[in-house]
Amino acid sequence: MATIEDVAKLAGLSRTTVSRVINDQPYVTEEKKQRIIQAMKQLGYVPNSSARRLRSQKTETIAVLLPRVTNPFYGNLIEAMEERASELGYQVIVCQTHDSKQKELDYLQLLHTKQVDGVVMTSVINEWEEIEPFLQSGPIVLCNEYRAESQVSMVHMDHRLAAYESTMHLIEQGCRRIAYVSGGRESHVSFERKLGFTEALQEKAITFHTEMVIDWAENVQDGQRAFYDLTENFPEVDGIFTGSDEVAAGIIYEAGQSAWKIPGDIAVTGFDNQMLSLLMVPSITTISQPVREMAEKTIEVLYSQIVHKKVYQPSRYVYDHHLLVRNSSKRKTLSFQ
Amino acid sequence: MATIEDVAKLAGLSRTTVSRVINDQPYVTEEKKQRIIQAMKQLGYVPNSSARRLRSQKTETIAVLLPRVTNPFYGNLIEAMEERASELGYQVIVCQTHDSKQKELDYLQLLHTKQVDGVVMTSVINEWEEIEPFLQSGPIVLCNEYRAESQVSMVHMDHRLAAYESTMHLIEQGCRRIAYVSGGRESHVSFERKLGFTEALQEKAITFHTEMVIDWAENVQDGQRAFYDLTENFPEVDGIFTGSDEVAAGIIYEAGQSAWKIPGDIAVTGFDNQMLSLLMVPSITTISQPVREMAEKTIEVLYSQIVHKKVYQPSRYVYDHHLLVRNSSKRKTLSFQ
DNA sequence: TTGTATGCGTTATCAG
DNA sequence: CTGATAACGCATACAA
Repeated sequence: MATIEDVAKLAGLSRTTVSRVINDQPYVTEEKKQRIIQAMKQLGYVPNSSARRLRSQKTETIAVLLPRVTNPFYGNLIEAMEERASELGYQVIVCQTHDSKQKELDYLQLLHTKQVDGVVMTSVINEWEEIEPFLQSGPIVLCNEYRAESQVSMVHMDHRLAAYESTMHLIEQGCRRIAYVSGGRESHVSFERKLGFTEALQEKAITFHTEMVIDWAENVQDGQRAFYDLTENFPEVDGIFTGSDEVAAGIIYEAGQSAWKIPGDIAVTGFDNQMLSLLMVPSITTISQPVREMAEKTIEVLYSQIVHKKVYQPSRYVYDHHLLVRNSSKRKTLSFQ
Repeated sequence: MATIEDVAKLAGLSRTTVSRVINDQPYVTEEKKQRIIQAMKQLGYVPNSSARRLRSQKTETIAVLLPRVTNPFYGNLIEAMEERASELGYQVIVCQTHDSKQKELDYLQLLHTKQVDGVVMTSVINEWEEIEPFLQSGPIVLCNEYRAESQVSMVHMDHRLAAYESTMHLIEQGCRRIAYVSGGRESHVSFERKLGFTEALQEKAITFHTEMVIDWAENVQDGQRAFYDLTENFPEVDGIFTGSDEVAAGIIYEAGQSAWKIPGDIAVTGFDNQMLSLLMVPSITTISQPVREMAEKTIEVLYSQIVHKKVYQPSRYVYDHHLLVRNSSKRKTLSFQ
């Protein structure tokens, strides 16, 4: 493997001059420049990136923490992030936490050991006190997830309002005994969503059936299980708010195998507007998030924090959502209220 | 940021000794060891990974090249790869090529510039002659994709046979005018599949309608377009072989919006056994691939090639598939043959 | 416009 | 068992 030294020798010049043309800096004659370029070609020279990293204290790499890539929401997020990062000349390391506190901390170590210049967290498992110290090693930006108390930049949408609108829609469709089915860990996001859910119920003076809350449903299989749990234990259920299109799809699939009609007997809403929500029969009422915009903004914010180290000005961007009403919830409103 | 030097000073010892305890090498008194550990803690010392890389010529990082993360097949692949790599102490860089030759080459440069120790390619866009030179910079392993002529390790399944079985199944269901709808670029994989498709037709003396070949369909939207192209131009079509569950889902979705019945009028098969194929109505007949096993084997092969640099023995692993017959193709066999 | 010298933080070699 | 010293490959102050 040729080094800068080899190139310099072959061109009959010094390492410095070679370095100058590599980083195209000024002050180098066109003639010598060509001589060096020629030599580089001849030797198949490529700058060694480990050496550059050590010397320049930059890695041009960022880590993106997420639960798992195959969760379509996070998949979409990292897809867009990688594209934007690539445009800015950055590499992206995938860090799947699988909702493990330990793995989350392990991956944050990448920041500490200078393997990455910055970190994006799309979910937060540990208490914030565990995370905060890592901010001294480099910038962290929260995307999707948020923490009110923390001094970091955040990019997300208003999950409380989204859940509120979705729930209100179920109520308007005549639902009165609504189950709340959401995903794993207790994140700020799910906290906010449940807040919106209960606000809507309260506003319409509808009872919040705490027995009808399921907090372990994240994917299609969970949705299938949730359907049985709910219909067996609470046959009076007439509406289900879910935290993801996958869970909603699982419910709808199992309903299809049973005598329950959707939306007739039970109206269902999903979240995220995945392709799946459009393809299911019935199609799923859901909340669309501007995933790509949020992902790109996140990378841009992180990028600018990496570049302007000094100016540590945490910023916050809140994006709009849209309620997409589809067939899984659309039914004749009972003449009730 | 504390360095090894700081730790040495604080402990009143030399860098060498500190280095020894970091890499727990023998020959260091328990007492001094403790003294050093104490000092490291006190300073919050963490070894600088850039320096280690430069010194050891290892990055403990691999690059995984794929078209896009949100294609569920590749998403599943990289999910499993990241997990296995993580177990082996390796980081994974996501490299989305978007089927661009240039991006593929750009990402391969990571190997050349020593930013990664090895590369996994799950698709190959460029001619093999373009790729081959990179083998001199480090190991490359092909997963899913394969190249008969090349001297690299490969992990994949028999796409020819899978397509053959799938097509044969359509024929057994009474299909006689079968369309072939597959994805973008001309890969070896798609070549093999088409081979299996034509073999099945030939064996049953059924005409291969080359007009009924679509080669640009990769996702749900494409499937939707393909449905219209096909049914408008060839209303006699009675079977469709597709290269992915997404495309099949798009077709089924559009059929649902029209007067066409699936599988009654047209039988459809997908590929990959995504969750989607089970959830669609009708559920999609498809080919299941042992994605996780292939992904893990790929990482293990790459790992061993990284570790045992010298022994460059390209290996090849072929995995089994399964035809899963579901409703999208199941129909009363016409009393025909 | 070009070159010299130095250091980024580690680890390996070799001498003590 | 321990430590001084030399790389690893590059970029940058400083000198010329």
